[in-house]
Amino acid sequence: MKELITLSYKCDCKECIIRNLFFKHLKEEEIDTLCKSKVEKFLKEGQTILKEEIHNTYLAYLKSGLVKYYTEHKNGKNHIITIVKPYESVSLLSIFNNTNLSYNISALEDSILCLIPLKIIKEFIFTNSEFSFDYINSVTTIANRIIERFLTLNIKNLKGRIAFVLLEFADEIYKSDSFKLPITRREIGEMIGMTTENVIRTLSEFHKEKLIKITGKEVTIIEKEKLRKISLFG
Amino acid sequence: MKELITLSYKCDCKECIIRNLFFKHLKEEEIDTLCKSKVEKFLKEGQTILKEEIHNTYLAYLKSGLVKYYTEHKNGKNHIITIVKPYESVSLLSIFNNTNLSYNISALEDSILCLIPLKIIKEFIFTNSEFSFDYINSVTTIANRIIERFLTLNIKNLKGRIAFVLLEFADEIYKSDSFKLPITRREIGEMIGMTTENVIRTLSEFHKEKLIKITGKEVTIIEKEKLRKISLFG
DNA sequence: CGCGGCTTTGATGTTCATCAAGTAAAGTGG
DNA sequence: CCACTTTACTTGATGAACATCAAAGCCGCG
Repeated sequence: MKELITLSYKCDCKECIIRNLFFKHLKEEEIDTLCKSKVEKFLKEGQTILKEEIHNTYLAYLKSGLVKYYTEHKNGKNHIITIVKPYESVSLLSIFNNTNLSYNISALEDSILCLIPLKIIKEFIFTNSEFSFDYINSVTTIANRIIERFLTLNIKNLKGRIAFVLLEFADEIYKSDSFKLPITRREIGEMIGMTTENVIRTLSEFHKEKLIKITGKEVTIIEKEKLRKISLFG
Repeated sequence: MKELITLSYKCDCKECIIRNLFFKHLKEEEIDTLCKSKVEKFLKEGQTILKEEIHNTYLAYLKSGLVKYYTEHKNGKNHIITIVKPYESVSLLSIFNNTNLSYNISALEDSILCLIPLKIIKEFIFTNSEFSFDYINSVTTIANRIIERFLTLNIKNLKGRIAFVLLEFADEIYKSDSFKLPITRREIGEMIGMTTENVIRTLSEFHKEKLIKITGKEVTIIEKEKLRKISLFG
């Protein structure tokens, strides 16, 4: 019995990692190395990891749940950079270099983070060129997406921003036009640079105009095409 | 005589590249390869290269001069992402992956771009792991800087933004508190998300308050510490 | 039950974009 | 080199968009 369990043991990274972009070219033995050195960290909803705790030590990776990746400013105003879904990296950008801003991670649902020692990543970069290439592609893609998002948001008015973020939730995070908001109204504001009050006002307007149905955190998008137009031209 | 010239020929990349971050670990023969396959492109002040012209073919690199890296929106509004100094990369972020936004390059002074075929870069990534590592560091550093800049600007008011951009010119581009603006007032607006009129108004205010001296494009920063405070808290 | 955080609505004020109109500077063609 | 056109710069007036302030209801939690 005991032996059976031992025999049936296999590294779960093999399954997990397949789904990922930049680990696809790791060899069997490399995945074993990865698997042995990785640390899984369970985060309860609401729990936060300050950047310093993992910075310069681990590459953080979301295995399950949902987390936000955000900065804190001295004046108490936060800015949510992105909401991270499973199988996405949380700390790609700041790896291997210091930055002044602290990017923190906070769980929006119970989540499991996979922490991979940077030492191992660095090793792979030096020994597996296909990995390096995949890694570079991932980094540039993520960076581009974040920058594009900033540029896009910057030219939108409040209605456009709310429409934009609703479509983000529907199309990118939940793949459904009905979903439960994982964040507060204030946090929506922190995602798109507007005040809590105006987030609420705009959501209410959309509700009254029957573009969406929103009660508490439950959202249903009704007039998706109109919303898309508002997002695009607003 | 002729032979002498031939003998004294050496690849100028060897000198040029030393100064650079992510080419420092290329071997002699790799630099030769690089040198032979690179293309230099002269850009006259005001001349523009549309993204499509180099996208997916070259890594662009500024050898001398000054260029802006910007996006065009349908509504005619542009957004300057960054001003690029010599020995900085112009197209790092979009390399190896497609993006919808078109990032164009336009010369603010007569400039020389060094275009390196992506094929070569890719080759180096696959054959020189130290290069890969340096490259990853560069990409993440650049991405971080751009993102930090967006976050920083977003929470500033108009005065804070103008102060910020003036300090950028002084400290990062010209390394001097006296300089000639390489761009128009409209373009300053495109760098920090404000209208031409308000750029002018704010610059005039700073002039009246004797924080700076500005006549035409000539700028001298007088009260640097005050400007810093405005940038920080504005 | 009461406290704190979230949500909501209305009233008020500020910041900033827009509009207008004129001057200066720079490029263009005869 | 001068008239002509265009682009850049400047200032003031107006209005819209948005933040801020205030007050109250709601909900979950110790």
